[in-house]
Amino acid sequence: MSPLEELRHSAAHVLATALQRLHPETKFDIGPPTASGFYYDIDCPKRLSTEDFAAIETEMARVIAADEPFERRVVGREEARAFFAERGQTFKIGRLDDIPPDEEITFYVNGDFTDLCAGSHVPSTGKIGAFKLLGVSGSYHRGDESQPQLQRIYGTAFPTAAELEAHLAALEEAARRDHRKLGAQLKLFRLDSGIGSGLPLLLPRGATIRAQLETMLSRKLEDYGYDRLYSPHIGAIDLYKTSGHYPYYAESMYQPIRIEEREFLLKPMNCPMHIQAYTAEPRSYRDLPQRYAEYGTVYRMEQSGELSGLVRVRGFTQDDGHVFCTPEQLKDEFKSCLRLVQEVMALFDLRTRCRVSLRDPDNLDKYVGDDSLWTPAEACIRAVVDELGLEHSVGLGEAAFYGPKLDFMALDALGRSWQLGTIQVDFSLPERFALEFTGSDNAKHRPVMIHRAVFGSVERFLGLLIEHYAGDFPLWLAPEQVRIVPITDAQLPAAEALLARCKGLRLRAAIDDSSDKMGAKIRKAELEKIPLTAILGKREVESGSVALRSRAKGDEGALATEKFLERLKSEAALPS
RNA sequence: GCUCUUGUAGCUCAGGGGUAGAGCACUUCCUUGGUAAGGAAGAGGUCACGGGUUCAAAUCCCGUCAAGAGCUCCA
Repeated sequence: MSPLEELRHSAAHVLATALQRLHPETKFDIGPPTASGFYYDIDCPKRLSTEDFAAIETEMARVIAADEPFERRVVGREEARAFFAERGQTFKIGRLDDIPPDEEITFYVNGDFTDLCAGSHVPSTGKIGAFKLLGVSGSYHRGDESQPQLQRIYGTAFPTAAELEAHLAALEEAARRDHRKLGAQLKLFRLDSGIGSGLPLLLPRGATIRAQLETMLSRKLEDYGYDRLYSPHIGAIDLYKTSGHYPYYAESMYQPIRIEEREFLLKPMNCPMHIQAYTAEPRSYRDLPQRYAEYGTVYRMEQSGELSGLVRVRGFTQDDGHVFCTPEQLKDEFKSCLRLVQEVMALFDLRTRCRVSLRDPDNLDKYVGDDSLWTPAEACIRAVVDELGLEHSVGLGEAAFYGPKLDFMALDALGRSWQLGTIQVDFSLPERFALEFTGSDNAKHRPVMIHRAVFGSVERFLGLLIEHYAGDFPLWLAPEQVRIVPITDAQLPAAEALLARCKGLRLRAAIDDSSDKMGAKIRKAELEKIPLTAILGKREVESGSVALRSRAKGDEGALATEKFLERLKSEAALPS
């Protein structure tokens, strides 16, 4: 354990010590350090809330002031069991039983609190420094929904008060980047309860950004040899029975819709539709690979408690694509998908982490297809990852129900990890839909499918981009690129002329013709995070220039109008 | 879905058993100014929704809906 982890783990023990004193009936589960603090899971008859924190923190401060040493004690298994049985600490007995027979069992004791704990700890409670309780929530014992729900108290601790202050300030700063906050402030999108939970409405400014993203990606897809498709939002239920969605994921889908005696599903995924496109004509090996792409909106019945801003919603648009190829082409096609994802992420300077997502070996009934379909799929992903030396983690149980995948993860402002792009190798659905192509031997063969998305969900990607840029979008994405500010009404005609020039170059510009003073107009443009402000006063109009102000650099001084437009045109171009 | 918290004007929030408040934004008028807030007037609310307690509920209680944190889930 690192020194900071030791400190936080020790703080968790101090929290437990305080709770034991204030609420002696408390049953303790576990209290580990985390990436940014610590928590302790407890079962306490009193429902704790943040209002109780002051009392708990006061008691914790007492424990720290007493500078109680942490004493490590090796105990026998039966002795430990008797100790906890006597005190009704049933969770601790369960945890004791988890310890392998050949392993040493240790207690850590400080003052009147004794915990089953492998350590390690700071020498004494006085070494903890600064701490703060941050929140309380429910959590399932052993992370299992069928187990009792405990109360989890979160806190953090640092060696010094200054470090704690800095951490709390960083949390506040992160909250300022929160896409839900910025989304409302900058009028990008709205989650309207009148529409329904998890069904985001992109307002004009957010829609502009999305349109730019899609236009940029569409050009790339052309370069990468994709054909575009548009598929409907609902499809016959049988399609999803064949694909396996209906039996395997019925609970995650909206209820079927009955139309003239036939049942339809709001589509949870686009792949069955793309498969129908593949089967629309007989295929030869000469046609492959066949690459389809679509911005396809899907609907999934997420649990209400899981919804969050744009990053977890019930209706969202995948920049979905499916490659149908021969087994021989698979590896190259996979690499091509990977290159596409990396190329696009680089445009945003977005750092993603890779995860190889495999089946959960303990729950194989969650997946369609047998080993003969999964083994070559996994082999392909591993081969590419190894060959390119791609840094990655492995996620057991994170595979799609039809195949393993390579996922690209990014963190949001609150430090939570979200999946963006994904590349999935699928031998299962071609089997279930009996897909075929005719080989050079004139015999029928089965193609392989790659499911892939670059953004993953356009909405989620937008949400993470808002946080990534803290609302300060680069020029090509900014909903409004130039704010034209005439100093007096006398410059209005010149402002109109400049606006017309901008529109002629397909730049997104607007005039602030309010009766505010220039300072107020500038302030408004700054708060709206408009990248460029073109100020027009008497001097500029007479000399055919604009006074340029950028959000990045502030006042940049006067610039000939022609130069300004030239610069704008090149900086605002879609990246490629 | 579960535990806890929250819901008052477009936004940020104050108030709190006796009938609705501030700042910003908005509208109109005045002001025509040189790099982050000029002035005045006005309009705007079923205090999320539905029940209950009470002479009286925005305020207390219950339920529903929605949002937030975490857990669980995530094709």
